[in-house]
Amino acid sequence: MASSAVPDIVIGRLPVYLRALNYMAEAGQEITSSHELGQKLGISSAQIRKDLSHFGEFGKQGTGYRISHLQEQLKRILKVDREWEVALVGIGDLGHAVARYNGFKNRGFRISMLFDSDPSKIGTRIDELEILDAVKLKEQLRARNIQVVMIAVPAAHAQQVADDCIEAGVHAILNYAPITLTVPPGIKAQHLDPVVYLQRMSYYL
Amino acid sequence: MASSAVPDIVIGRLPVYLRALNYMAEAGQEITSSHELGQKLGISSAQIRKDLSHFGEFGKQGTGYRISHLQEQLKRILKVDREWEVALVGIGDLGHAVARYNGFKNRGFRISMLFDSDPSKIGTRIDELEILDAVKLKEQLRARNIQVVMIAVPAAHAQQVADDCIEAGVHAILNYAPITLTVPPGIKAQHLDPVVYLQRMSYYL
DNA sequence: TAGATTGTTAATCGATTAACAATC
DNA sequence: TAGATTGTTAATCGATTAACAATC
Repeated sequence: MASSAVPDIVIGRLPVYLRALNYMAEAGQEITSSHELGQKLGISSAQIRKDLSHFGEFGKQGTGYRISHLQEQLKRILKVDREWEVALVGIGDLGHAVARYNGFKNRGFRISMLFDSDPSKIGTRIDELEILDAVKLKEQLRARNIQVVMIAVPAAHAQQVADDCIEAGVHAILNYAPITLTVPPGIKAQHLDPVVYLQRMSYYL
Repeated sequence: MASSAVPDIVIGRLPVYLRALNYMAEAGQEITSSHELGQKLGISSAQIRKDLSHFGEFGKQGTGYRISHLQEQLKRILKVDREWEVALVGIGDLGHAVARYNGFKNRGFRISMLFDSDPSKIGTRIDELEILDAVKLKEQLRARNIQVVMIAVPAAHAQQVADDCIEAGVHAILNYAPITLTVPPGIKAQHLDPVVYLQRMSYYL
């Protein structure tokens, strides 16, 4: 019984549904249907209804879904009806851009700690947030009870950083380094190597 | 017969295999097995062998795979045994970091054009590469016969940029903007919204 | 009411895994 | 040879889709 009742692949689609609902809501739209949502996302309406049915009944026959209600429900299901404090390790060009990225706002996450090992960076600030010494990573993560970390260090150091984070109680790691992290059961890791995504497309060129 | 003989999901794993092989090769390793590779990636050895079997026989019974040979074959299959010229549209913080990212090297891609619409950026350079006026996007892409584009503009503009790129002959789009792009059949798009990946993990927290 | 859309079932489709003969 | 690992088959497992009763 290590596996959850709801398939991973279903969970993986929920954030995409939520994002699309956010745009509809911003545009002032109040109601949508599985058919409309599916068209926008390139997914069948049956799949959307099936996915949602794992969690309850959120729509109304003949009408569809009230967008604000479905947003709330998806946020609750995904546990982003709160704000998770996120630590970012590695403040190179990419880490810097991630630290300044304002796309986390209102989507469940807030970068609240920055770490680097470069003495010329330690103590400086990005938008008021101080860059801390990576030597103190473990104790600081523990002290703040951080559960979510983003890693933007060079590939050669990413596994060690991940290991330290996990030791400090982190349960979710978003890894920008181009290497597959090995993590123990119960710990989640996601990988964001742009070249992997490019190569998935070049096959078809 | 719109679907290819090899499932998308298989193609999607090949870049991950290739990346792992690259690291093994860098470390001086010459031979690996489906079992070893599977352990490193958290994938069953049977799946790796099955995936590779779509394309030929690359191993030797009793021994495993010669890493250099498998690298070459995967590069050929993924069409990254060459260097694709990539245009990057949107040079904000994130685009700037992507432009300076050196992880594309030797993996099949090279950023060769930069575009932005901000007059204060147009004409300036990032590592020798000039930022061009986004107004000329379509004609410039056509002139250089660009097939691959990365989009790092605000979400509100991403679909329009994608439409323009496709009109100019682009077939593969890597989208950093937090919005699902709608693209016609035959055009590939991949999405890199970090929040989607964070939300896929927060469900399990 | 008539039309539309949900939630759900059952059937189809496709992917993963276990097992093993082949063979290095 | 003995041990190891591939490539492949068949079975299992899981995901997607089509269809429709329920109902707004």
